[in-house]
Amino acid sequence: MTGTAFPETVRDQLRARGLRWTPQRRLILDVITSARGHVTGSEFVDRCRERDPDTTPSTVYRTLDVLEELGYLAHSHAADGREEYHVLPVAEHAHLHCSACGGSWEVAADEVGGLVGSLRRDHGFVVDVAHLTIAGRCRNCEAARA
Amino acid sequence: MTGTAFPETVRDQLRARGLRWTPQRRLILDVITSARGHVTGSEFVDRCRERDPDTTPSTVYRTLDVLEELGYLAHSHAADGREEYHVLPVAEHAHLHCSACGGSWEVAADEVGGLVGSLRRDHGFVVDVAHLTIAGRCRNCEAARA
DNA sequence: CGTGTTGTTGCAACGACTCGCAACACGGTC
DNA sequence: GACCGTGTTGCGAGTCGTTGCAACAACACG
Ligand SMILES: [Mn+2]
Ligand SMILES: [Mn+2]
Ligand SMILES: [Zn+2]
Ligand SMILES: [Zn+2]
Repeated sequence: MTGTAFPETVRDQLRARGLRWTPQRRLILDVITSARGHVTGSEFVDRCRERDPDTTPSTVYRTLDVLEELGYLAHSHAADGREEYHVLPVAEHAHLHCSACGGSWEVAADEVGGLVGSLRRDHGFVVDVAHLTIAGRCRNCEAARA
Repeated sequence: MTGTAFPETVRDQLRARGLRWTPQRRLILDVITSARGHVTGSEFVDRCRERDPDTTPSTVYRTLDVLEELGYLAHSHAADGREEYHVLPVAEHAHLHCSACGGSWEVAADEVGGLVGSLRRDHGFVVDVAHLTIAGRCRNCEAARA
C-alpha cells in the first residue's frame, strides 16, 4: 500500500479549512512536486506558464502564500530582496548568499541555534530561521580579493 | 577651527576617484545629512522631491549605490524585501524585524559575533553584518499569541 | 577660457510583486 | 442535478526598484 500522493494531501487540507481545490492550484502543486531546491516567485510563474500559458502571476503568488500558511512552503529573500521558495518538509535551514559570485548555500538550523537562543533570552525575540538569509562573501570570493 | 562639512568631504572623495560632483548628488547629500535612523529608498526619493520636484528615481537609487560603495551608507532589507538605508558612521549593527507588528530593532554587531565567527570558521564565509535582517516575532507579539 | 573625455542624468521600458474589484466557480445542501 | 454562499480568479493599476541608451555636463587640460 502507498500513502496518499502529495497533491491529494494538500487538496484535503484546503477543503478541511473551507478553502477550494482549483485547476490553478492543482497546476502549481504539480510544479512544486517536480521542483528541487530553491525556486523564486517569478520562476514559479514561468514554470506554470510552460504548462498553461494562461497562468496569471497574481494567482500564483496568492497560492504560494496559502501553501506557506499551510506549512508546505517557506520563503526567504535573496540578497537583492527577491523571493525564494523552499518545498517542505525538509530540515529547517537558513541561507548564505555571496554578494560577489551570487552563490547560495544552506545552513542547518542548529548552526544558528546559538544566535536564536541569545536573541530569545536577551530580547524575547523568536527568530524565523527558514526566512533568514545571511549575505556576505564566500570562501572563494574572499580569497580572490587578495 | 571646525572640520570639513560632510557634503564637502564626500565631494572630495568622489573627485579623488574620478567621479563627479553634481547638483543632484549635492541634494541627496543634503537629505542624508538631515536624516535620522532608517530611511527606505523610496523615502529618499520623496524627500528629494520635496526640495526638487524634478528629482528622478533612477538618479537617486544610483547615487545611493555610489555612496554605499564609498562607505557612507549601508542598506539592509525589511522583512518584505524592500530596501532600508542607514547613514554612517554609526556602530555597525544588524536588524530584527517583527513580522506580526512590523516593528524593527537594532542588534549590536557583537550580539551576532558568535554566529559570524562560526560561519567564518566552519564555512570560510564572511558575514556582512550591516546587511543582516532577522525576521521573527517580538516579545509582545509572541506573548499576545497566547 | 575653449575643448574633449568620460561620468551622469533623464527617460522609457521592464521586472517583480501587490492590491481592489467584479465575474466566476467550487462544493456543500436539498 | 439545480441552487447558493463564499472563496478564487483574472485584470488593471500601482509600487518599488533596475537597466539601456542618447543627450548632457563636470572638470581636467592646454
Ligand atoms: Mn541587499
Ligand atoms: Mn519575507
Ligand atoms: Zn562568492
Ligand atoms: Zn511584534
